[in-house]
Amino acid sequence: MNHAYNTLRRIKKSNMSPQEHNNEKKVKDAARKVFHSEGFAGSRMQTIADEAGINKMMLHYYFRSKQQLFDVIFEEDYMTLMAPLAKILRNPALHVEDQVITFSRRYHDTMMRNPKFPLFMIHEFAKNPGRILELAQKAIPVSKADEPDHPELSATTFMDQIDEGIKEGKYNDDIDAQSLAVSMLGMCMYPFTGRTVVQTAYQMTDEQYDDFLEKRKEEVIRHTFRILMKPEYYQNWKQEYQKKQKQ
Amino acid sequence: MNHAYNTLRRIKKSNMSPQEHNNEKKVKDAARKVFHSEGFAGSRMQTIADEAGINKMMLHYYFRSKQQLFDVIFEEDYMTLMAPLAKILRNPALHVEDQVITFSRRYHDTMMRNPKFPLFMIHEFAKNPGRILELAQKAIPVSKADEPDHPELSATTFMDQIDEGIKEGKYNDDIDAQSLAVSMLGMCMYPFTGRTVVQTAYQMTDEQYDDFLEKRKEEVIRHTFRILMKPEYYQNWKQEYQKKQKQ
DNA sequence: TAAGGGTTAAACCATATGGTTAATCCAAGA
DNA sequence: TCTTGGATTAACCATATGGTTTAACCCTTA
Repeated sequence: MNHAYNTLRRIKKSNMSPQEHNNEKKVKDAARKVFHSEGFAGSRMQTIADEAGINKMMLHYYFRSKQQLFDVIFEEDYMTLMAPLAKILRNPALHVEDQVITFSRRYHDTMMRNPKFPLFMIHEFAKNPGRILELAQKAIPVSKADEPDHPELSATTFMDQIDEGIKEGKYNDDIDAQSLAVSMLGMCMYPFTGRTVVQTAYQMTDEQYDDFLEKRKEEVIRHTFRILMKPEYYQNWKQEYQKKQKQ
Repeated sequence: MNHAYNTLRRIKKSNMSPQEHNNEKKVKDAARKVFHSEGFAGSRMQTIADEAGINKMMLHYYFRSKQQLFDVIFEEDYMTLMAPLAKILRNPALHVEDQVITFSRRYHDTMMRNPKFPLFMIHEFAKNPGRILELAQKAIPVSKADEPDHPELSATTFMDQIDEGIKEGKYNDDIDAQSLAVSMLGMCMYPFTGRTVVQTAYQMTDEQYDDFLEKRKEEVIRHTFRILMKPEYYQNWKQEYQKKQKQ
């Protein structure tokens, strides 16, 4: 486990009461919920305790301080929600086009289940930029069996592959790979971070907005490919794609 | 002026000491800076006072409470920074394509001068969705001389115009106007809200990132048009556009 | 020059909040 | 049954923080 405070205790006992497991999970679920919607500064330990339905002392008992509780949640969120997405764009075995398709779908699936996470994460990263590198490096698997010696060097990246595609004449030669990646991320993220604004502007119900998000999953792929691909190549891809969808 | 507290005082005196003007501005500038980077919950009145270089009492003297000070700043920001941008997309006299061009340029110009504003605004709107409609309505000019009786009804919107363009065969017929607008906003906003993440990932210096933002101004236009326009029409536009740029 | 209103600073207050103490509960093992 | 030690609770504490009081301080003007 990842928090030092009650690790000591665990080593001693080696088996835990089922309640401890249960409570620790209750605390984490509650903390995640509150942190996601209020942010670190706006969250209160008492609010988290109430949400978990347990005594405030338990929070400190399991996680020592607000900061440590937050760190645990944030790292866990990063590892389970963000790192797998980042990995898609660094997967040399996956073609760029498949990277885009996989990324958009997985991004939307993940965030529809955690709708407040994107804003939360971007807000906390903005306040503490140092965390970004720290967590990103921690997320890279160190096991040498899984990856080549220097995965971060030898991997063909999203951006490298795009440059290749340009040379092959499949992709528009006036696009900048970095800028494209930023556009795609922006298209993915904004419907979540700006949900209240968009939903108000379009006067949508919650159900309608959820439908909208579901559609965005494929829409972002099309938008990205329209930007990326030469028109003939795009049409070609779209036909193939629609065939597959029908199956 | 827009805050009730010292309006009373002003009616009585009718002329203010130059210091009041000066201090009130100092307070607002400081409050804006602190609120933008810490958010409402993370901001401290003492921090704002220190930033302004004046006594904490002055904040309450001029603005009564933290909440009122915040409300003043937030409304002022919305009116000066957001409302003009929203207006561009509701301007029936402006063609969609010009709306996109004008919007992207103005958005980037505005936010490069207020880099923390987009995240701040989206964060506070997320916490208080009620504000969105309230401010949006307040921003619509009520003067009947300026606008027709029901501007919000008679105006040809961004989205209406796109539907027209589709019928005319200029624009791709598989695009959804709402989704396009969301994509454009996302492409504009993300480089600001996610600055720390992108800058870290791309290992850019502050200067390099500012250059990147400058380039995004036109890049977002191209990306949006690639999504929107049929290829022949896009090529046509681009040629005209490049001619104009050279002049 | 004295009055009076607006302006400013220092000290102060009440409450909220993160964190701690100490006593109690309870299940497992002797 | 008694003991042991982690789990849990309620009460408590110190500090931070938004907000107020009080008194002094201009600066204009009668």
